[in-house]
Amino acid sequence: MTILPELPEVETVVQGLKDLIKGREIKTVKVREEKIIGYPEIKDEFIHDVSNKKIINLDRRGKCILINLEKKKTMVIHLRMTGKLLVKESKLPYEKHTHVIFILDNDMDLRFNNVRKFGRIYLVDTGDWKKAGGLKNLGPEPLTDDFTLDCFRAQFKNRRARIKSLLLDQSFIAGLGNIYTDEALYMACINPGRKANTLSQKEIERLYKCICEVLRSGIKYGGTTFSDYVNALGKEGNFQRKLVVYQQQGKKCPDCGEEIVKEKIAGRSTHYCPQCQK
DNA sequence: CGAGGTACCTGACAGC
DNA sequence: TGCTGTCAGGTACCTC
Repeated sequence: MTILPELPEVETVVQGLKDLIKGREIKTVKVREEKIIGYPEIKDEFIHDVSNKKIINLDRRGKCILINLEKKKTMVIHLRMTGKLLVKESKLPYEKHTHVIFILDNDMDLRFNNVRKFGRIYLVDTGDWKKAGGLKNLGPEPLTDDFTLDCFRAQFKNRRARIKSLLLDQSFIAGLGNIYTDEALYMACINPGRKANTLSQKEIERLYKCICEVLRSGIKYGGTTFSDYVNALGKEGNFQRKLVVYQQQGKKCPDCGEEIVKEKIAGRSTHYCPQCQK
């Protein structure tokens, strides 16, 4: 079972974890793969600073998971590709790709699993996001009151890149990845190869609404899960059943019947309907 | 600013 | 069967 953690997936993870670990204390930490720790650079410092601290709350910013600890410390976790946070009984054996283990005060672990080792964990003073890769230079947060149409419009100033490329840029807007970018552009009937400065005010407004809608829908369905196994165990999202273009190449567009195509745009695999998306 | 490239990393899958 | 090559993804970093 694989998840590609974009905003709705990370939101689902955070909400699920809240019930399981909020209020618990981290007794100690085992780091089996040092490169996962992005800050502090010295592993022992990380372990020391995280140990014996209570988990005050959990939050999300873009694709980052924020775990607020006592003494104004925050752990920032970016799952990147294939990253998972699992709560398991401490007595259970580690999985092959368990890289960091937070041992809690109730005989349970919070385990960071990551097949590709791309994920990172940072421990910083709360608010000091410069040291947390993935949090610095983060753009506006969709689904918040601050993310107004005017705010989104302002982001287009002096931007001439392809819209696909901009939506993936976390400093342009936080939280979108390849799945929700393709789905939002389809919903808004905008060709992913369009230059941002050719979008009309109406199209920007449509895109704004569609981004919000597709993200809300993603959260509602518990994110997108791709099963590698017929009988995958564990909690799965359901948004994959709602995908219209992402990895649907060769299928017919539900709107016009034209074939959904897949091609590289801005260096990324991109799925769209050539008929509907102008 | 934008585009294109590389690197990171592993597993799945296609083709021979 | 077993090898080799390609692809997937997010981000950082590089050059032009």
